[in-house]
Amino acid sequence: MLQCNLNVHHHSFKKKEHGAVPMNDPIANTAKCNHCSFNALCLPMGLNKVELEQLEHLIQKQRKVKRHEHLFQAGAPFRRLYAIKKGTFKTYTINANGDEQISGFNLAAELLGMDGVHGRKHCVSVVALEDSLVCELPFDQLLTLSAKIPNLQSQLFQIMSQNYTSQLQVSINSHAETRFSSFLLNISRRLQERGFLARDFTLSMSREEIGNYLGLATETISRLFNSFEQKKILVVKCRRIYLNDLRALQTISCV
Amino acid sequence: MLQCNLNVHHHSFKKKEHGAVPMNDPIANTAKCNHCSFNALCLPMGLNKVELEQLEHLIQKQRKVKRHEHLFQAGAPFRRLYAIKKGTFKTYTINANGDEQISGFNLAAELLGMDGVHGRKHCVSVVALEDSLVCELPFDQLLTLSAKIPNLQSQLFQIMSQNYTSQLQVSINSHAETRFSSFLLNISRRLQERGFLARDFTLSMSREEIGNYLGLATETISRLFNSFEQKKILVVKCRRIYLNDLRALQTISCV
DNA sequence: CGGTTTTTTGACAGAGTTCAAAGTTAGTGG
DNA sequence: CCACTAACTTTGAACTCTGTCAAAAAACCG
Repeated sequence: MLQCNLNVHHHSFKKKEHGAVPMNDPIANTAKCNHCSFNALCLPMGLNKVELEQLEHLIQKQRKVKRHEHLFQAGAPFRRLYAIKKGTFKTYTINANGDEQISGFNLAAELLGMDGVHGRKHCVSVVALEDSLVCELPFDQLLTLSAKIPNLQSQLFQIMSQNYTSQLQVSINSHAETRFSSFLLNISRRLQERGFLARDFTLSMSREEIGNYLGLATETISRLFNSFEQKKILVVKCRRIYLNDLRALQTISCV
Repeated sequence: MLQCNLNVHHHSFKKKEHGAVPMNDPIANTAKCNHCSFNALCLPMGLNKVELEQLEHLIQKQRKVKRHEHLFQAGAPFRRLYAIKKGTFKTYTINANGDEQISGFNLAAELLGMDGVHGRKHCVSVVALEDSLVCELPFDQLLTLSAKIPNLQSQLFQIMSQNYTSQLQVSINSHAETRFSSFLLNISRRLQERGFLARDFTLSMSREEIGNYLGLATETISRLFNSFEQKKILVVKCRRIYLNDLRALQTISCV
């Protein structure tokens, strides 16, 4: 019986670092940041208790987003940022031909909505790939607060910059194998940073979505999984992945 | 005799808007923002006189960057942002194979260096494609100041967000013609926003650099220029470009 | 003006796409 | 909880766009 929920592979935090709370369930029922196991990666990082309370006060509510439901769509007015508490999203745009172009996949502890800061309207659409949970952060209030809390301001800039750099730079020049292993390693690294297993995970996106994101045909993705499995680099059962040989992936990815 | 300096095609600002100063030479000799013809696009936008003086105080100096000279290299400590006053840059990284991957071209009035905010080290290299001029902005002081001036803080976020969205999203899925016309239109639009001519410009990057950026071979870029010229979409004489048919480019680019 | 770099052009090859169809998995309602 | 349908994934075969290699032509630079 295969487990298809990412959370299953989550490390329960065993050591306290950056205020991470040890717990079996990484998803707190409350909006309180100090009960959230991602607070070391999210906005609260580096904040003291008083500052944290101010930030928590600002989180109006959490919002559940069902699979295939949109968090927001391109063109919608921009008011808030969203911190992903649980789940996975994809960010995409629709071009003049009506074709979807996926520009990124978004994991827990990442911040969504920054695309709307410029122009006060969202320019991308974001949809949940599985049942998900986000914290809503009113942007204007966040700016006001961050002017008062240097650490928060700094952290906001950090995250914006990270968004810019941490997303996979799909090297448009590279071959299919290179792009594909970069993709796998990128997912693996980001999962690990969030306390999940680096080698053992379940993808929440389809072959078609991976292909769209990497600029390759669905069939090519399928063939790549197959080929990598034959080379003993990984084991794949549909969306369940086990990475055998991270070293090989690194070599192929040219990182 | 072909003029190869972008400035030749610059509109001298004739009407005052957003504080733009009418002048024949867009490049002021001083570091004062209110004499810079790009202040409507740059950090000063929306600031009042007092705030502007505080910002100017922070600009330690301007820096000349000769063609082929680096503004900064990947790995260098991050301390400042750079506002491009004159010239063009390219942003690139070097992968494990030693291959250059160009991730963007940067025009006047754009802000460089944001890549270093996260991690306090630059993760990309930036080199001048022509003799250029930048304003140096110490980042820590900029943050401190922006906590005091809401408009500046807001503008900083705007620009970071814009960096993220305004750069060409080279649709990795699309065909060579599509990528290429998107590239031309992107350059054209950004030049126009800066007061240059939209149809008539001189590229400061080589065919090889365009190809690298778009994920196409140098020869393909050459053939595309040729093919577009035969279709009367544009006129090209080496790096000098005249866009005849923006409509056709838009159609091909799928925007 | 002469050497170097960049751009163009042609011929050929191959990586990845497209199309078609079979095989699997997952979601829904009885 | 099972069955049925829809959605997703895999596989094979043919084709095509774009890359690679080579060499000539043009542009640039001191």
